[in-house]
Amino acid sequence: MNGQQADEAVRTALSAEEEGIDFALIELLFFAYRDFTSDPDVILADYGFGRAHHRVLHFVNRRPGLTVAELLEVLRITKQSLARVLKQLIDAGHVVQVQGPRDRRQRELYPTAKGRALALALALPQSRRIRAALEEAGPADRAAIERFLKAMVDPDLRPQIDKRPRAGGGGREGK
Amino acid sequence: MNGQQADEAVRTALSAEEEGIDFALIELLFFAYRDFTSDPDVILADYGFGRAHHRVLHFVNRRPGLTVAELLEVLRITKQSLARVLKQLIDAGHVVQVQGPRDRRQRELYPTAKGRALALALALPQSRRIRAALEEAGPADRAAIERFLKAMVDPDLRPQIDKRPRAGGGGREGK
DNA sequence: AAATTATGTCAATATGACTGACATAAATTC
DNA sequence: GAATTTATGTCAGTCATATTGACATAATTT
Repeated sequence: MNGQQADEAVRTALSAEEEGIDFALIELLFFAYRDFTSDPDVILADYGFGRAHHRVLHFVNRRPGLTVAELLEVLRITKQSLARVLKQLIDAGHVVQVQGPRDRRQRELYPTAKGRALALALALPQSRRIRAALEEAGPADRAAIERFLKAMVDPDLRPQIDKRPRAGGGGREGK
Repeated sequence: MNGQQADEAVRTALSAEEEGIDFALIELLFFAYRDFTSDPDVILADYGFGRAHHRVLHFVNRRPGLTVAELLEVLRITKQSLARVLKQLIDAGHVVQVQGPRDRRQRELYPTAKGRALALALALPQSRRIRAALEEAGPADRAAIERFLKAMVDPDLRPQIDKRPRAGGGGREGK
């Protein structure tokens, strides 16, 4: 219930080690991401979906035709974790699977029109938040922010960032 | 297995709506945070702790003396979710509870020396990643990044960001 | 004295993740 | 052509983190 004097010593000793730690940005990243991800939750609840569904749908929409293996790499989860979520998205008609044209073992994933609509609806509030946050920022500021976030990603995983759908290929609707 | 023509139309139609969506920053935030949070996981595993423990320990360390209610507000979780994690941190000797001096119903939370050491060890790789990401950034860039992240937080929750321990008060070691 | 507040706790449940094992079909290698 | 590897799917069990709802206690406020 006391020990004020002894602690002061401990606190001082630790402060030296804490010097180099960038607590400011560590916390800002936490707070920013906390609220950034809170936006779509309300919409997802209407569909009985969670954040896992959001992540899957987002990347299927953004990289139509990506394979299950690619999706697992991007999300950094196991296939067992993906299984239920992906099945629910397929059953609900938001995502379709197509046998790979080159390698018929592969399953290419495509959003349906319904899936695209939901992906868009989920991205909208997040995009609005970003736009508002950049209100006062100039082009140079935006570039700096992008560079920083890109540099925060593991170097060996950075190729994932820019991967986009092969040009010319649209989505696929049905079976 | 086909439907290439029809889809093209759908894709074009949606592209118009997608115009305004800032997918670039949405994905950068996802990738940056994914890898940012992956750093401490290895250390946590040694202690049998998870990310929830990390978050609690971080804020107890950074805001020594904060109450249970304040912690719940910051983490945006329910007290039932906090209960087990907090109990484990207390049992393991990383956090101590002290009856509030003004309001004796409150429980002020403080890190022990052990807790501070662990909080620091967890912050270190994250701080290193941030430093590396800012390698090429100037002071103006850093300021822009901080402004952006701050602006991403819900306006009504922004006061949480700057809340820091009352000056003069150190940690508390034991009973 | 009554109401409210801060915290703790019990019980049940949901979500999202994990490991390990095994099955199938298709591609690759020998 | 047979054997191996690869991509995917699936079953079973488990764990971590979160939820809601209900109730208990002690201390503060009204």
